[in-house]
Amino acid sequence: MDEPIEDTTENEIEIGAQIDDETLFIVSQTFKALSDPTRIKILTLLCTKEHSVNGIADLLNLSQSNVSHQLRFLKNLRLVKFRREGTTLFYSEDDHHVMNLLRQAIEHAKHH
Amino acid sequence: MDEPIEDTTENEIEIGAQIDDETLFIVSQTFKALSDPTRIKILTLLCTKEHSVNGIADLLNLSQSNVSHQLRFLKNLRLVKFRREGTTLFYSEDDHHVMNLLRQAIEHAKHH
DNA sequence: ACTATACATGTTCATATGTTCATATATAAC
DNA sequence: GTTATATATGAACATATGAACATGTATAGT
Repeated sequence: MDEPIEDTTENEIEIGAQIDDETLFIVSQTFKALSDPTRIKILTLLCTKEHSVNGIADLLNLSQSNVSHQLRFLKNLRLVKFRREGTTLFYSEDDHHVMNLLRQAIEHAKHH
Repeated sequence: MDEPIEDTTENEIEIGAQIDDETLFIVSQTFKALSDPTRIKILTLLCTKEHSVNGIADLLNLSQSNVSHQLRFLKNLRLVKFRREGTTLFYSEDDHHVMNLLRQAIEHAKHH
């Protein structure tokens, strides 16, 4: 049986142990990466397979500079990685968990 | 140099198959709501139970105005709701799915 | 060496955002 | 009505952000 615990005093202790600053920063940065339409489009592309910078730019009708800037942003957060082939860099996803968050959000948004 | 011919039809159909503009907007707005440390703290509080505006402000050491603004933001996105009791408004979560995204992100961030 | 290609980087600028301050509104009690 | 409490709202401000533009760097081929 469940014992209804009525802890008025311990509540404040639990609330005080909300979320540490470092975790808060990581979470906010992660969601910030996913909060921009351009980055969402890029990540959605990389979700399927790897793409070059110009490949992404062409598919999404974006400037090469814009794509490069966004990819640097995503790379700093370790959300994407790249491999080199000649002068071409192929970017791909590097954080399966964050990609899952994105997929969930998209699926949820579609059915509404 | 010449612009590549704007024969959009084929390319954009494939791109359109990626994600439609309305879904893209909803997803980006949702993640934007979760990208601010203050809103994350507020939502984490509401994740447990309902709280009044001043209650949130006191617990998080924020101004009443700041909390009210952020709650309006979250309410516009239907992420929170409120009930009235006299002059006090008790806010609580209103989108279990988005709350799950937040919980997942926090758990993932903690273990790193 | 030079040229072309693919990408990165720095700067600028307009807009978006988060917070504070002052003020307005709403409800309850008197 | 007045007063007190709780919250909402609008304006102003500084900072953050995304995109465009120009330029720099790296690799490959000649």
